[in-house]
Amino acid sequence: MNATEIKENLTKILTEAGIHFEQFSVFPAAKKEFGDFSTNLLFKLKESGHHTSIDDLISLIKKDKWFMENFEKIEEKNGFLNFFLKNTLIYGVINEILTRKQVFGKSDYGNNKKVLIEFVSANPTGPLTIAHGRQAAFGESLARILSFCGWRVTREYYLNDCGRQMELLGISLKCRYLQLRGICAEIPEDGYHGEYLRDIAKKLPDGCENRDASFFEEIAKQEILNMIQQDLDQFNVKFDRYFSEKELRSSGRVEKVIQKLRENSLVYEHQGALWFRSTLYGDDKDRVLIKSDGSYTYLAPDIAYHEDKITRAYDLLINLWGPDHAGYIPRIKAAVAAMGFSPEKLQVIIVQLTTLYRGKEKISMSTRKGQFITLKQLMDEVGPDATKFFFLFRRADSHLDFDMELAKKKTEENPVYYIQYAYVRAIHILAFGKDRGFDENEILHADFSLLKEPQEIEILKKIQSFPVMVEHAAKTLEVSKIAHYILDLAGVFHSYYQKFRVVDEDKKMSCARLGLVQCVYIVMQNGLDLLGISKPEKM
RNA sequence: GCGCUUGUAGCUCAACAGGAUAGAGCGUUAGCCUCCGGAGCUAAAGGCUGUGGGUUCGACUCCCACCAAGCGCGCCA
Repeated sequence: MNATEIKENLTKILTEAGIHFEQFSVFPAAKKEFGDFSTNLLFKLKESGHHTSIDDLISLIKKDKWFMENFEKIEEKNGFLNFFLKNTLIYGVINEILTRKQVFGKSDYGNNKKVLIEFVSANPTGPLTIAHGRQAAFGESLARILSFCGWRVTREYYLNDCGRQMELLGISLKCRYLQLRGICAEIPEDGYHGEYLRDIAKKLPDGCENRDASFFEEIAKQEILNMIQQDLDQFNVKFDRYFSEKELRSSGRVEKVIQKLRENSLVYEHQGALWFRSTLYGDDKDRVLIKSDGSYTYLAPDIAYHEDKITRAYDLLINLWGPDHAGYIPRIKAAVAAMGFSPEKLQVIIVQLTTLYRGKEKISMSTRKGQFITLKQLMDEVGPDATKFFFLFRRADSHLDFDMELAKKKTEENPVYYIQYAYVRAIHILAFGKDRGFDENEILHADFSLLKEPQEIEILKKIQSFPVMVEHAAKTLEVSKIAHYILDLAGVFHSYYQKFRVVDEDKKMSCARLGLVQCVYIVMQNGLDLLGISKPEKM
């Protein structure tokens, strides 16, 4: 039973009464006294000029078989229609969860459509930063959620493995190498000054002094890419593909795409450069594709990359970008539109920055001097799961304050431990029950209608709403909803545990309660999986 | 100067397409351990949702103006 079902049936009744009306919503009730679901139908009907009396409508509903079968009570209050589910229906969810287990909540909402999520895409010029980490956590979780909801998901990393930054990287590594051998060499000011290049230089054999910068560039790229992949691995973030800009360029795709734009009169020459008429598609100004020195801007291969994505026939493209790229959205949307792809099918999610704190103290980061806390350092200190959780608890478009002291605390202040404790607690109760001779079959066939305590009903309603919540997270592309849900569930469960004993002398009641605990266990498991957070067996 | 994002309890955050008395956790205060793990629970205090207008049955949510913070505004990537 969910809101959509109720809406469908209401619409049906209205249609039968000769009223074609769908501009209303059905939503979970705000409070217990309002029942389980509410609708604003009465307001909306009035608003749009339908003169149906409340009494008429209610009597229509009360004549309907479906509503009579499913609801205890349907009443009007403050202009809302409130629906009270029959309790027997609430218990049905237990059997559903116990049989569906890890696929409980799974849906075909995505209709098997293809979606590509491009994220992290950090230049292979240094270790991943915490900004990349937040993107990685978000992208991984979003991929899991969409896939759970019936999308076919590809995770892709766009690798900027050529261009000026890579050249500088090569030069910087060569300097480090020469320095190690006592040769005076100074890294350019806009080069890379981080310690990691010194470490890479140490691994190189003697006799490379006269190799050119491109030799060092290749070494640096490979080493750093390895480092990045190790970090992602430790963070439990997987990519299906690393899309190399270098290969894209050498394949001639960039030229082709520019040719295509040229054929459609979407480019023009001005002051020796080639411009893309992005203003035709809503951008503030036209953008340069080929500079007057003949080289490409960043945009040119990026358009080719997006054209490649489009030809791979995705129904939806999702890009996760940092806030510094927000201004870039109109031009890439323009490019996508110019390729004949509907720009709404490209969704760019801006993942805001994270500020690190130790308690009250803000940790200052300076990328220029190579002094910043890397994702790896953060993971090593706080742990990958806690790190992920803190990243995912906040909405992507909000700035995040990350308190490392708090994240490390193994106390009630830390939501990660609060959740993990609830999970482990469920495991313990189930193990205890098994120990006392309750087996799975017995639990599955327990009389769940014994669960009448308000706290039990509350847990039931909470776990029942899991599928709707997941679908909503998928629709809005908001991962944080899952994190909040799990925290809520942990809360009602802790509270229940404190007040009631699950396993005791009353066999029937123990069975029913063990079933409930197992449901909580399964739902938490599914939720944690969607976040990409590992599940502890003990703490 | 222009554009984008954000502004909700002391702190960190929720509030589903505009719904009913704006909710959680932490912190504070007062309580709870012979018992399935107290890394937990119960309760109290805490709010003019940045400010001022507007739209309507109803606004944290939509519109306008202003204030504050962050980020953008290259033939950089």
